[in-house]
Amino acid sequence: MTSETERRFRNDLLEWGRKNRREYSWREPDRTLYEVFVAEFFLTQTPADNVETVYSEFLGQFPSLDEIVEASEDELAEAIEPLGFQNMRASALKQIASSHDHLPTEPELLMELPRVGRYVANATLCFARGDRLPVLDRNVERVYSRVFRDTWPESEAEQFAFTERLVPDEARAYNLALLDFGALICQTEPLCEQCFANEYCIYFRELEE
DNA sequence: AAGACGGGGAG
DNA sequence: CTCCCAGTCTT
Repeated sequence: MTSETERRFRNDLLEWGRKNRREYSWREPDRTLYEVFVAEFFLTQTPADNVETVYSEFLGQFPSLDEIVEASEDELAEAIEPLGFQNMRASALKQIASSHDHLPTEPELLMELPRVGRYVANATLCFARGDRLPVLDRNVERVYSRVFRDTWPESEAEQFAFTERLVPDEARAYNLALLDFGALICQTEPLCEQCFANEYCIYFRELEE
């Protein structure tokens, strides 16, 4: 069951995203599953601009899992050094490439890989293939907990169910817009005056009381 | 469900 | 230096 407000938010967000989506290398059309995975794997706990500085060069040096198998952990760590967490990430990439010829396309199988949780798995499959999966990080949680303050659940499992229900068929556009909206408008200090949802956002309504 | 982890960044 | 943070891992 989808409420009128949920439907409205979904449409407003998609429209906002068409005009305000941010451009990043990994969002270019025809990126492979591997290329998108690399980006999402690097983007956790790392600012996007930071990832941009190493992304293209990394893909040039390691265009597929095959090249990662051949590389040493030190070589990998050196290539991603500016990102931080380089040893942890190099080790995980090495383990992934050593055990897989290709990345799986089921979220549960992706999540079996080291350092790949629900966020990276769903984001990778949604952004690379358009799979209709919920993408839920702290930014998204902040957005939903404000706009739908009265119905947004406490538990993680219920939050995923809530989010899954809202994701439309245009999952890629929707989830990208959701992340950008959380980063640009619904920030920790939100810019409610310029927010499209300020007519029905519960957080904003309570602010005004 | 709660805390640990590893390490970056702000103050 | 201390505190906070975000996603994953561990219990």
